[in-house]
Amino acid sequence: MTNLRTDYCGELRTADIDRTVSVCGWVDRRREHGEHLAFIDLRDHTGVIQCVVDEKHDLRSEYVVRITGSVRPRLEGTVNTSLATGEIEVGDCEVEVLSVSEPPPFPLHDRVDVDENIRLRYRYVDLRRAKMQRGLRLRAKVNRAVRLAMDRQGFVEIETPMLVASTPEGARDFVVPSRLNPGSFYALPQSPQLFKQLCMVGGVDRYYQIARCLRDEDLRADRQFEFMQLDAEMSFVGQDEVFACIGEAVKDAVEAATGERPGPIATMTWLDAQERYGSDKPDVRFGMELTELTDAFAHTESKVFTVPCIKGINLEGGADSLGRNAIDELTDKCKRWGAKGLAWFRVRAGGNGAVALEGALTKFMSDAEQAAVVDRLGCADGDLALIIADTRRTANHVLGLLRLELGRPPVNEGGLNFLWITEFPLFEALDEAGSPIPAHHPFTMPHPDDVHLLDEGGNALLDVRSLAYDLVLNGWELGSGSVRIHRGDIQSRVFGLLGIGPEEAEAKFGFLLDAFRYGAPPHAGFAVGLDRLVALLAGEENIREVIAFPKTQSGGDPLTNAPSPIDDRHLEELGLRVLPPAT
RNA sequence: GGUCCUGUGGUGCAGUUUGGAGUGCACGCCGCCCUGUCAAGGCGGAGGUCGCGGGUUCAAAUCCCGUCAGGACCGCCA
Repeated sequence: MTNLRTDYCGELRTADIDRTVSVCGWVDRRREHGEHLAFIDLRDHTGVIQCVVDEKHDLRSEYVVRITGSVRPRLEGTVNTSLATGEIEVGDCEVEVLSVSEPPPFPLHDRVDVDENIRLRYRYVDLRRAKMQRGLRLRAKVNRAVRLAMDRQGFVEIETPMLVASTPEGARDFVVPSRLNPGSFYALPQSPQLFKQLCMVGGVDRYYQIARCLRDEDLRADRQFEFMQLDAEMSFVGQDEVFACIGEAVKDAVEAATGERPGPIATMTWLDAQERYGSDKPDVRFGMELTELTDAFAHTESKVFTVPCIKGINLEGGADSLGRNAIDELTDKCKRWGAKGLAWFRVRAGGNGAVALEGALTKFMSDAEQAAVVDRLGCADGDLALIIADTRRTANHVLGLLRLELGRPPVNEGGLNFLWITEFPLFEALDEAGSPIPAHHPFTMPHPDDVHLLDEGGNALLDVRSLAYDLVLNGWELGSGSVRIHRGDIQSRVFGLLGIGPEEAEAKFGFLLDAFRYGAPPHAGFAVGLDRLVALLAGEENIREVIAFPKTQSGGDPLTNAPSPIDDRHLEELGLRVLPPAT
């Protein structure tokens, strides 16, 4: 078949006037004026062009047609300035219906939000919408920019397997039964982590891949079972070189998407982020930083404030914008988030030009304590002071969530605020037995300044920093990485602390430890979540909007009906039997 | 594992608080009219398991319990 098309709908301009063109696409909208005049907006991925049909026809929404006619200027006074093709139209049209269509299951314009279930069930229709087309093409642009940047910086693209061994640590694995080895299973990779480290041992020097990663954990607006990462690893470098190379790729991607190149990416330590923003992925597009009040309540008479940590935030104008019901709801949320309660005070101008706190708890607070709250939070007349008194961890966590709840701008406002978060703790907590739980993976290099703390054990371990780092964009965790342990002695020590003996280490990670016995270069790496990056660049708060065929929050696909049962013969071949549902 | 929101012709909503006939709005769809519209316009029409199941009641879209689906979040995501 020869090409049916001479031009794309959205690309015709006044320069094409007098040309005879053939355009192909979907009938977007019809404006009928009887048998002798109809305006057909024909749509393809580039946009729409008005075609004037002056003979009898039977065109309906979403019919696929080829229209051949001549480009001509629109009559005076009928130019549509809100359309790129609005100065012209295709006239003397010959219409060829290539495919008919039932009426679409939902409107294809962007003026209404259609139910997610219906959009996904008819995703092929949904994808025709201009917004979705933009998302897909933006994603392709980002992928391309990233590939070019990594290639330019000497990274080698290497594919790693999708059928891998299950490892007990980390997220829940998706698992694939082995037909040839009944009772044994492959796992789908949570990330190419171990393979990329093996590449370093293998002398690759600089590896990258746009890798599909799979984790069987609950879905969120920014999380799907399957997601794409720019995955990279480098030999003979430390954190700074990783930041430079990944930063270059990310900036290239942003520039390709927006036309503007971001400036240098600032760095903040994990501890700083926790204390100032109550999060390891601070959204620095707005202020409302967490303020320390603990010492101001050192001599408190109140039980509420007799706690290890007191911190607060100030909501400007909150005394007037939030009613009692809204504040009660906030209190409930704080409790659900793990706090014992929320101490709140309306700030009102007093008689002497100063401001004073109003709230149920003021009668248990000294003048000095109240003054400290006003002073440190920077409260002004009409503000609302919100204070959490709890453990330091809980106070930071809950205030961090409260801050986002009350102050976070819409996703497409405030520009792109990248941030490297460094010096993540090596251990997250101690388990019942007093053994530390790793915060990252067990191959993360401890911070050289804190190695001495490893000998102390106990709670001192929680102060051990690591050479692990994250990239954050507007409050989203865009990616993470670390400098890896490449020396057997340090690795044994960390395994020892984690309660992993030599035998267990051998069983779980033997192949990697084996590899490290044969000359492992110092290496470090990173992985950037591309779905999230593209979503933020598209101004979307849900990554489904930039994924062609995503799953719903419960992990289903309304289009294909996955997941679905398989028949008994299939199960038998795999050596599997399905248990009855638990009661 | 948990919390919250939503579910009403094809689509988006109102109606649910305070029970009283499937009532309404916009878009779409079907038919007719219409030669310059562009979210075309006019007239007429069709289209409903009020997600599903149970309960309370003389009576349930509305109240109660359960369940399913979609969404947001906490936990989880080394």
